[in-house]
Amino acid sequence: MARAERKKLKEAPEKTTRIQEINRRLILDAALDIFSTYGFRGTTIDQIAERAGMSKPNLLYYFPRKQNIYVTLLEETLTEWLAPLAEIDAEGDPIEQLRKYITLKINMSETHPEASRLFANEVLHGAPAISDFLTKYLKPLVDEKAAVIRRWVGEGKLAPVDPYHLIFMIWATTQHYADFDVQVRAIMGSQVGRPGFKEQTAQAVLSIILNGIRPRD
Amino acid sequence: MARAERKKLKEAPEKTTRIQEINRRLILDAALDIFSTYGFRGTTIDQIAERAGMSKPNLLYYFPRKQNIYVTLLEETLTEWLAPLAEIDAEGDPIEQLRKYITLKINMSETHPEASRLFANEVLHGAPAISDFLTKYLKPLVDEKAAVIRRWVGEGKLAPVDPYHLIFMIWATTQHYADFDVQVRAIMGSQVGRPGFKEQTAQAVLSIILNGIRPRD
DNA sequence: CAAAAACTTGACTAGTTGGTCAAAATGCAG
DNA sequence: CTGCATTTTGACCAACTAGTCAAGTTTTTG
Repeated sequence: MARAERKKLKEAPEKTTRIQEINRRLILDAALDIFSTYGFRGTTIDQIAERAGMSKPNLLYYFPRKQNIYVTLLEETLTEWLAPLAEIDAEGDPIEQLRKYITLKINMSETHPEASRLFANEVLHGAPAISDFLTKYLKPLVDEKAAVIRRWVGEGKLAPVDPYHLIFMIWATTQHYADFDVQVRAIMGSQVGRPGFKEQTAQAVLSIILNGIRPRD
Repeated sequence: MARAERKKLKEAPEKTTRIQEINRRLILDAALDIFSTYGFRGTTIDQIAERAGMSKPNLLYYFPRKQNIYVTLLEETLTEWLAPLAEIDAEGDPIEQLRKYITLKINMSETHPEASRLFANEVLHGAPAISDFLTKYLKPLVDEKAAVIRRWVGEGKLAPVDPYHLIFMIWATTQHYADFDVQVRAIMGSQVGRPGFKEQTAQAVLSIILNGIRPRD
């Protein structure tokens, strides 16, 4: 994403000042925290403004509608969130590629749980703000990678498995640790915070899925 | 859960009339639809009242607070939702027991997606209304079944696998089809509605997980 | 069938919240 | 330093929403 740094263009409507850049960032960071915790309806502009350290009218000077903040946040998050899938290399070793993908997803769940929750909440409520994204961007990408996996199965490099369901399973499992964090903590208690927990999780998930799809016979 | 059907007890405060029974049911059914779609904050009492076919004051006659409806609904749903886990038989064949469990969960996701979404939404937002349930009821049950699975692993009937992560994986994967239904539809399109879809899903999920935990060597 | 109990609702209130506006404060180019 | 553009905010408003209330209607019961 290029940032335009025009100077003398009188007619250019989208010049971005230093203060704008700082404040938009403050707002979006605050909004991610609040939206991911309380959802769209459960979040008030005042909450975001307070967390961002500015008055509500000032916040509305940068984002005229609450919806604008929310959509901007989702767009900013989604591309990044999907990046690991795009990186799956059709020419690489299947098991190795999927191991890398799952590992990346588990890391993201641990380092950016708010992003995962923001997205989960949106989809859970019917994805009103991103249904276009799902059909126009996500679907083609998944179709492409599903074709790769299907080819791998055809070549006997993976056990026969439906590629779409495999992808869903990886998403579901990895994001579970971010989205259902409270539940995971309620059950596993203090283990969750401990240093090796992420590695232990990755190990368990990788072990089941990779053994589940390793070619047999 | 026993329903008390007292007749002559003057001091009994909890007698339930015919009309009460009907209307509470109407309200809870309507509320499940609305809450599971819009979340707690996103739902208005008027919406529920309209869907239930009664006036708002009348609804509030049965449930004095919005929160009451929500909590009642969660309690009613949760026990039923967890039932399949309780049914795992420590003396049965491990693979067979887990196959049955996964199949039951996929069926529930398909027949009661609203219940799954209601629960998912609650946990996603930090489970404010059911944190007690999680620690006092869910955790002991999971601990018990995890011990069973661990024993199975010890006896060589399952590949070495962390029982908690296995349970999380089953939950995540099966509930994904209810909670992320919009996304699944966006990607798989018209297939989702088709007759054999549930069976195909069950087949794919079972294949990966069961092969992932089948004893090796 | 008459009185009591249970049920129902229109009209209302108080609190919240998304968004406006005009005026003040600040930043910045020449 | 000056004047214009950008930024900031207190005060405000209209819409919405959880919950109340008193007065009516229906159901149950003796």
